[in-house]
Parts: sequence; structure tokens; C-alpha cells
Amino acid sequence: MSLEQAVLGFLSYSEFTGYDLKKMFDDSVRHFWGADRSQIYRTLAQLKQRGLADVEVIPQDGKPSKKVYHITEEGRAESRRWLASPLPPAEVRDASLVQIFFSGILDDNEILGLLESKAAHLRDRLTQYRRIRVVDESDHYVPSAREAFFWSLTLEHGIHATEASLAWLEQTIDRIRHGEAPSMPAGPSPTSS
Amino acid sequence: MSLEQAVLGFLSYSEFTGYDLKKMFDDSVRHFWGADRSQIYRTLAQLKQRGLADVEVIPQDGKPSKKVYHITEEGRAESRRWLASPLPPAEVRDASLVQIFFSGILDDNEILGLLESKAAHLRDRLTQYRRIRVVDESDHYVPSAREAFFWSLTLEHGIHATEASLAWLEQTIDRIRHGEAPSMPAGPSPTSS
DNA sequence: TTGACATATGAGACTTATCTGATAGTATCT
DNA sequence: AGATACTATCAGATAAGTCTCATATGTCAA
Repeated sequence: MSLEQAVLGFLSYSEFTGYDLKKMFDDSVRHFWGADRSQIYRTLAQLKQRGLADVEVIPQDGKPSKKVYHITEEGRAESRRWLASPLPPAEVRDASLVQIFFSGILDDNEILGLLESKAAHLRDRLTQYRRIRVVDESDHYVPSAREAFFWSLTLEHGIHATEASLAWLEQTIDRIRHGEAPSMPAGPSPTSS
Repeated sequence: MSLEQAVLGFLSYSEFTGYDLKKMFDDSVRHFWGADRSQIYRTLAQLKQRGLADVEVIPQDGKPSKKVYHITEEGRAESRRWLASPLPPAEVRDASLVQIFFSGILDDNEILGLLESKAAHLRDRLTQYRRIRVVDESDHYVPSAREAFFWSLTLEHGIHATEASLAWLEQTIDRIRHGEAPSMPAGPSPTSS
């Protein structure tokens, strides 16, 4: 499971609590692997159970005690093993494409509206991506310039992929505007008999 | 849920059995929405329970009886409603990117090997996409040229998106080959100290 | 003072998806 | 005769992910 591996990856940089990890997920890998709080806490418990991480409970005054997780040697080995093993590419699972696939029953204007809304979403996403601060060594949890390089590669992937989808959408909108979508067959309709 | 909507979409073209639907999924929407046999049968049962589809049991000699599902008027209305409602874009969830994100602990050659393997996978995928027969009206279950147009749009999206990922990968491989990835800090290593 | 926000953890229920295998008959290949 | 594959359905287990709620305390602004 990749969530497990992502958590292990962060722990290989330094020790963290579930709370820290949630924040790190949110501002570094969320664009390709989101994680829920409950999920992170459960994953940490599992890692501990499998001997890939250790816990240290640190009581704090004023705040609830925190559980700091450390990676173990086995954890490090497991992470390295996974990082070096080839993975099949991710399966696409996109409800918007399901919508487009069956959208023939709508009329061109309705479809254009939908496509415009999808395009707007993607433009938003692009803006967000471009706003993500360029990670550099001054950043507190970037272990080294090497890590920063790979971190930024994944962001660039996000930008490239989103731009491609957007370009396809814009081209598609254009084609439909120019009447390229064949019209609905006369068939049985409420207005014809 | 989109699986429900995809099934409903097919049923709006014609009546089908679970078995038929499984095949249709596999050769038309699998590249953006895969479905398991169990999942399809369960979804059909739910659609029936919700009054969106009707069943007709047809005994066959030699083969087990089949259950042919028909869409109801409510089903048609529900499908139309969903198709016309804007959806948020799909969340990305890509284990390969998790791998790349943390791959700084590997050496450049190991990383290049991984990236090459990912590129090979994407090239395969592209070949498969390009081999998918261009849908046309001679095809038995294409309701009309209008549907065929939207079907092929989704395929084009797949091709564009895959090409973009591949281009990014190839560019990345090049950059790493040219030594752009900063080297690992000296740090504590088994050979130093 | 009330509510939002930040720190900090996690249980519990639910939904979604996948994997395995049971059932049952026919046809085709080796 | 035996193996494989196609037609046809679906239960059951597990895995993975989402959503809501509960607990506890401190700070800051409206």
C-alpha cells in the first residue's frame, strides 16, 4: 500500500507525529496522494505493529501528549526496497470522462456548459500548483537539495498533466462550437410522433 | 457513484445482462473506469432496488438463465440529471509519483532504471489506446454517430494525457542523465567515517 | 463570550473496490 | 479423457478510503 510507503518515506527523513505528517501530506504530496487524519493514525499504528516504526510518547503540558514515531532499521530497509521496485502505472478513474462518454443525450449547449465548468476547475488547479512554494533548502523539512529536486519533479508532472487535460478540453470545446458533434438522430422524441 | 451512472448510461442505450455489461466496460470505458464482475452484478441489484431498472429473467436451454436489465423512466431521468450536473475533477492518486517523490535515497542509475520502466509502461498503454478500434456506426452497440463522437473524445483524452506523462518522463530521464539531480549529501554512510 | 483556529489523538461506521471461489452447463482443443 | 475457455450469476472476505464524532486544552479576535 502506497500510503504506508509515503508515511515511511517521511519517517526516513526524520521523526514525526501523526499530526505533523498530516500537515506534510497536505502541503507536499496532496496533489497525487491525499490522506485523511484517521488513515494516517491507523497507518502509523500498523507500521509500529509490523516493526517498521517505533513510538515514543511525549507528555506535554497544556497540550495532549504526542506520539513521536521513528523509523526502525527494518522500516528503512522496507522503504528502500519498495522505492527501488518497479510499479505498474496508476489506473485512471475519472468520473468526468464517464460523463462525457454518455453525454450524447444532452444537447450541444448543455455539453459546452459542462466542459467549460471542467476547464475552469482545471485552470484553478493549475493556479494552485503554480502557487505551491518552490521547495528549497531553506525549507525546514527538506532533507537536502537532492530531495528538493525530486519533490519538484512531481509538481512539474502535475502541471504538465493538467495542462494536457486542459488543452484537450479547450480543443474539444472548439470542435463542438464548430458543430463537429453529429446531431441526435430524429428517433422517438417528445416533440415528434 | 459513477459506476452506477456508467451502468445506467449503457442501459439507456439498450437492455443488457451483467455479463454483457462486463464486456462493454472492458472494451469501451476500461481506460478511465474499470469495473469488476461482482461490482457490476451488485450495482445492477441496487439499481433494481432503487427502481431505476427492471429485470426480466430469461431461461435459456443449455446455458444458465440470464437476467436482462431494462432502464425505467426514473432511471432515465436520474441518468440525464447526473449527466447534466457539473462534477469536481478527479483526484489524482498515483503511487508512481510517491515513489519518485521519495526516490532521492536511491542513486541516479537506479532511478533511471525505474523511470525507464515507467516510460515503457506508458508506451505500451499508448499502443493499446491506438489499437482500440475506431468506433463507427457499423459497430453493433453504438447507438448513433453522436455517441460515437463522444466515445472517441474520451479515447483522445487518454492518448493526450498519456503522451503528456510520457513527455515529462522522457524529459526527466534526460535531465537526470545530464547530471541535473543534486548528489546526496556526504552524511553518515557505511563507507564514510 | 462565543466562536474560530491550532495542537493532538483516535474510534466507529460506512462506502467503494478488489480478490477468490462456488455453481452450472456447453463447446472446443489436446 | 482431461483441460481450458466461454456463457452466466453472485456470495463472502478483505482492503482501502471517507466521514463523523469525541476528547482535551490554549490562544486570539470579534
